[in-house]
Amino acid sequence: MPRMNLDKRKILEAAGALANELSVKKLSLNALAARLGIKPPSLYNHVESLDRLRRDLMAYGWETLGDEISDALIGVSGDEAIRRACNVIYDYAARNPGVFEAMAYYNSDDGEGDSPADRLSAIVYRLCSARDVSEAQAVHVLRVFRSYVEGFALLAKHRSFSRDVPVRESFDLGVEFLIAGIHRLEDAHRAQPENGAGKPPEGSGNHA
Amino acid sequence: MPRMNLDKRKILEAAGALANELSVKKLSLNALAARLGIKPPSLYNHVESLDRLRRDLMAYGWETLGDEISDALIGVSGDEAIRRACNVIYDYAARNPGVFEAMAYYNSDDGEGDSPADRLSAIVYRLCSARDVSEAQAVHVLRVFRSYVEGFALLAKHRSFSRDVPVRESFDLGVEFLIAGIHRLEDAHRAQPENGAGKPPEGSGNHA
DNA sequence: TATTTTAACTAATTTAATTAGTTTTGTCAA
DNA sequence: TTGACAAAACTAATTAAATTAGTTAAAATA
Repeated sequence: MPRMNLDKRKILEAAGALANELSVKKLSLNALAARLGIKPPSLYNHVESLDRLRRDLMAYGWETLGDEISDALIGVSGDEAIRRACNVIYDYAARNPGVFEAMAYYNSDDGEGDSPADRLSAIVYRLCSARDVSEAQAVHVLRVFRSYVEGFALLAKHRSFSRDVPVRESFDLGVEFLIAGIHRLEDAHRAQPENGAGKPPEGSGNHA
Repeated sequence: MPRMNLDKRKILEAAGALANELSVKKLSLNALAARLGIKPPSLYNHVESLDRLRRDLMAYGWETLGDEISDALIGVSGDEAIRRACNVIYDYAARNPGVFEAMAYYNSDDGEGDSPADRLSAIVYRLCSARDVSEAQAVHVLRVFRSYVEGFALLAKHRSFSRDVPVRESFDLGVEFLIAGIHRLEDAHRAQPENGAGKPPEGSGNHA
């Protein structure tokens, strides 16, 4: 009966730790309550449901990750900024597998407020606007990067990659591929600034 | 009590349909049994557990997708083959959201037999070996493509992308980015055939 | 201090997976 | 053809976890 002085923060941290140790799937109210030193039903004073807790965990993860990215980008620009942002995400995912899983699984389906990854979007847009990439294409670029980085992190987490070949090299290579892609966009944009997103700028042996 | 003449095939198809309608998370033995016209416990004559069923569904998905890719690649080569393979995966994911989710979530953790995506790997290796990409780098390339395509499909499924900007254009752009990346590898390989996977071929405004 | 709200508790309910034990149905060899 | 056996269905019971109901103690505030 003594009060535990819990707040959203402590609960999400405990939930995150549990998710990292056990995986989101196995994150249960029982386990969480035990870790917090209360009985399961007491959790309902703080949390609406297990599903909602997982969702909150996702939002919490995006916030934390957003902070880390912001920090890492202070005073950095250009390609190097992109590399760093990608690396921070990758490291975060490696460090917080459970939380990251929540971030990838749950997304703003039932769209309550803003998208949880909005903050990340803002960062990427800022990076793009400092370059020769049109507003319209920045949207595409953001999607492409998110897909790659999140996809890679998930596959790595699930051990989908054979352990012999170093995983980090693969990740870096992909980032370089995508950065090169941006450069191609910029070149095309400088040549004829009216472009959509569509097909490649010709002359690369396409339609082979 | 009449026998339903079920086999693995029918059960996985029903499970897949349910997963697509409800999501893997909500795929339950109750629902599956109801759909098959039997009582839940009877399922245990065919299936070891719910978790195992989901895993089998994953394997089934990879097989099906593998077939579709093989079909799509008959008589096609080069960049166009890569484009088609990516598109087939993307379409498959759009058509079978639940099964695809299973394919992405569950991976060969507890490594029973071969990796479920091995078939896909074989296809990509064949594509690479027909090009100027070294065996070693083919591994990286495979990982990069898988990450991007699976990541994109997952994010799209989770409606993580704003609906205004056409999603397909983003996907295609990313594919072109990656194809361009392969071309860069090939160029580098032709220039100095001893390369690892690491950093970019210089002269692109790095370390800015 | 009195009142109200918050956060804990116990007890009960619900839902779903799973197990135990039984019966039916089909197959196959004597 | 028939009788035994295996496979596949069933009912009934168990277990585990989320959730709800109703109660009480602690803290905050008027």
